[in-house]
Amino acid sequence: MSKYEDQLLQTVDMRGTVSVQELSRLLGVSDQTIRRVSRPLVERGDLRKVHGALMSNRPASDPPFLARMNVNRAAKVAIARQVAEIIGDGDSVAIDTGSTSAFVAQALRSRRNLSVVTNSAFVASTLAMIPGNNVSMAGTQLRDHDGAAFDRSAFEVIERMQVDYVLLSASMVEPDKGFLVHEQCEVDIATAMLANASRAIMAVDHSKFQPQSRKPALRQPTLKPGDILVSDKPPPAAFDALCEGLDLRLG
Amino acid sequence: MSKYEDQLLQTVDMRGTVSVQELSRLLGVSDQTIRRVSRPLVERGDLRKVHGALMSNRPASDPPFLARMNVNRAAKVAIARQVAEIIGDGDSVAIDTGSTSAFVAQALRSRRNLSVVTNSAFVASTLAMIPGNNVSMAGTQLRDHDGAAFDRSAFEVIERMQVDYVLLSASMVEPDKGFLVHEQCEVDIATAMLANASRAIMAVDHSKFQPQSRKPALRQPTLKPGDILVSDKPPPAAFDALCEGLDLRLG
DNA sequence: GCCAATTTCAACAAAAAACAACAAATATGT
DNA sequence: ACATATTTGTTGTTTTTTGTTGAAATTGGC
Repeated sequence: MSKYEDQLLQTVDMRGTVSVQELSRLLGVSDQTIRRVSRPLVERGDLRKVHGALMSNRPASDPPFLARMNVNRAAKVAIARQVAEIIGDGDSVAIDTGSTSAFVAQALRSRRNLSVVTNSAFVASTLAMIPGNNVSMAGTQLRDHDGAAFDRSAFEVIERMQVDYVLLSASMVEPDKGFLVHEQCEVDIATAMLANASRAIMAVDHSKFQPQSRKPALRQPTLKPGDILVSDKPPPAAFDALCEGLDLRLG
Repeated sequence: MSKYEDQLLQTVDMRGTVSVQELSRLLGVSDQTIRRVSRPLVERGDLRKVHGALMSNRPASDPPFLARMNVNRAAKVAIARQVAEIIGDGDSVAIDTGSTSAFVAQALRSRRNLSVVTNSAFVASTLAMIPGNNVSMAGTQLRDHDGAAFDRSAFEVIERMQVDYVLLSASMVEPDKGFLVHEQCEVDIATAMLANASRAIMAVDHSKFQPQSRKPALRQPTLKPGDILVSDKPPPAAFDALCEGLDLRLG
């Protein structure tokens, strides 16, 4: 490990993009050395290299939530598009937290005059930008990796709402246990949302039907017949019983 | 991967449609280069190409707030960097709404263990992503173009806080009237924040010292001696009296 | 349908940057 | 102190990028 490594990384992360020439001037070494020192950093994925310059790979250090948005991105985009098909202009919708919900929020930017209630600051800020939308952020205290709220004020807002659709997600699905998440507070929010919504939309990509590395253990509230299940591929046959009565839509 | 890729994508996504000529002027390269750089983006599906221009492929349609983030971008980035210098790891800070605040939020992603109170959903979601931060979203009902809250619950949260710094902004500055904004509710929030903060940071880029097309008419609360004024260029001499006693920092 | 104005494309030349190999300088171990 | 490694700078060559030119294609109006 080179002695310039830290300073180089710091400079690039701070400024976003720095030319090799400027770096060599800044650190007082030759441009060749900059290239040599930066090579392992590029291979390790800490930086990306473009012609003539080095770019920070994390837009100021990579927040885990945004990182998670990149796993199974294609599937999530497809699902989000499908969900946006279901929801029409002027509808009211409650949206829970999670990376799939974030994609749905982006897809919903093409809808107009939505009424939205969500406990995710990311979803709220995405949809509040759209002129004509009416967005309520449920909750005050934000969880530190994904900007979701689960405090008492979140429940107060959700309990006062009445919406056409609620969008839910899950970390994993098991044939006998149903839709599972990691935290009890997520179940509580989902339950509260479900109680005041006409219809639920459960969005899970195909990877959720397989075992996960970190096994979630808490069950989302059970869906009613007629609720909608959106995925990118049909669920395996083992899940037939679970999906019984649900309206399955594929992206 | 070209070094222009990010900036090109960002510009097109913000504005929806941008002509090749304007892009070449904007990035300071030839139109041929724009075509060359955009080709892989078009093939990858990130952009659509029409004669003479590139279109964003995201169903986005540009929200005015994001569009506003592009006027005077360079100045705002410089100011944001300067503000991030002032605020240290572990500090507590209240942040108001506005496009300058959005840039500050992005710059503050390099700080750790911040305690943040804000009435802007965009700022909240940006900073809540950072592990270790403690972010409170003040308010529930979000304004529809910029995702800012001004309802009663926003004030309740702000009145309970006690922070090291409050970051304020303004739409225009006049030598005799001081820092002006368009809406009374923005003044109210600023006043409440200022009351519970040790020190204020007012961030205004140089364009705010000149007359604006839409003239704001409401005065932000007056700053104390020792409060900080951050800008990208020194204010014109006519503002000397106004800046008297303020700690001026230039980005 | 045809013409004029743009826009796009292809090929080339100049410039900038990356790379490889070697030599000098510094550091390290015995 | 000596020999050996490691790091750094320099040189020359190769690769990539960029702007320019002129030809082909597309658009819009008549």
